[in-house]
Amino acid sequence: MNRIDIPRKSIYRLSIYQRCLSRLRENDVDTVSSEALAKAAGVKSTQLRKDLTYFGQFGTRGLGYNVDALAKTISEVLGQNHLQPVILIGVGNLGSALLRYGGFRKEGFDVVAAFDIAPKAQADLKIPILALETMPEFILKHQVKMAILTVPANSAQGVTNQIVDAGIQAILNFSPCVLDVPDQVVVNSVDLAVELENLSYFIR
Amino acid sequence: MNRIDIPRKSIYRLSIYQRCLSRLRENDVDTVSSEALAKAAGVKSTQLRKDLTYFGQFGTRGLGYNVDALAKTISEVLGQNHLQPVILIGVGNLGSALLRYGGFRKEGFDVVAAFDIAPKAQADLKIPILALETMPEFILKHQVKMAILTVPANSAQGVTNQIVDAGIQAILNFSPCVLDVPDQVVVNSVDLAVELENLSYFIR
DNA sequence: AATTGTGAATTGATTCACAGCT
DNA sequence: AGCTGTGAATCAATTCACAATT
Repeated sequence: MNRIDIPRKSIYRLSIYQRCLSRLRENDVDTVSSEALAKAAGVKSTQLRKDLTYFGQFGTRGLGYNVDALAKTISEVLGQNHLQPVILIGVGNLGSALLRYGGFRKEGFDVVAAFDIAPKAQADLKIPILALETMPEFILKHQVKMAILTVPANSAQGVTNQIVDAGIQAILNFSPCVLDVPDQVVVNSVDLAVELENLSYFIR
Repeated sequence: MNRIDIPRKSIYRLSIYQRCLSRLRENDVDTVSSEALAKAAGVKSTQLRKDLTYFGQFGTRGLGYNVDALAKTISEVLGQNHLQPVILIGVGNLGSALLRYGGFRKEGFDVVAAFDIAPKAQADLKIPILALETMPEFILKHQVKMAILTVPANSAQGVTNQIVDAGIQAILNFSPCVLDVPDQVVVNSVDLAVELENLSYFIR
């Protein structure tokens, strides 16, 4: 099974399984069946098992999965066995909110710096807010590969081109637009307005 | 074609097309081909056309789509022809960030109130922050059908049960957990950590 | 000539059904 | 006996190919 053939959705679900596993660990559960874990993750047990087989065999027939071992394996597969540096670009409302959010570190991501066209220090933030011009050098120097993009739609593509040139390989995009990137760069877009719009279709 | 048979992804893409159309309108473009619109939305033209046929025929062969007319049709399909009231629950870092964000109103959503277990007025916010106990009454009184959930994972299910009981039909969930809701309630989850984790798989 | 709309073909994802271990 | 792992079957989404229309 080639890395490239693995459905993106399966990889996505691995993160969800991971979260369920950490909750099990907190509760000192050491073994879990595909049935139970799948239920916690909101999927079918066959799907969970199929997802896992893309990466190997981790269970014991008749028994289930070892919680610790499976969590460790998934974190290796997802490449998050070490703290990953991330930068954030665009310190507007949403950007500064995310800086304050802090939920990333727990999951192995370290927001090391933020950039803005008009940087102004925010006393309550521990993260330095730097001028956009210094960004390429920073990326290079700190070997940053991931970026969170929270700039207005009209500057999103321009900034994207810059960060891709500087060596960014993965972008979490909150700007409400479609980004054009080279094949080797991966983008996950979260469009808050689109999520709400989509919901409004379903209410009657 | 039954409303229920329409792929959720098609409905989701409608919102994206909508955004591209408004940009075209701003630029006074009045006709667009499926090819051009699809490109702007980051999809194939056949997919765009297929998506639209779930709802009817809106184009002119040989010519393309009328930008205004298509935008109007999509907004009707999505049920966003009038301002939709929305409440936000959980005014922590992420919650207050979203309140400040303001990008929702432009898309036809009006965040009318926020609720928290320990409400404290935030001077810079125009939206009232109310006690959680007053929520059911508020939902009923203002006929609110949509909620944005930004509470910690451990209280998410409890709050969900409350708002569903009170009449909420659609939830945009930012809490990192799987919500259990009745069939007629629809949930869109945005898990920021999962999005980042997922990206980290792709960088090597 | 250009472009939509759509059945048919294809590709992809999920679920079934059960063989294989412990 | 219980539960995983997986090929086969099913179901769903996307793309193709082209007829229909302006």
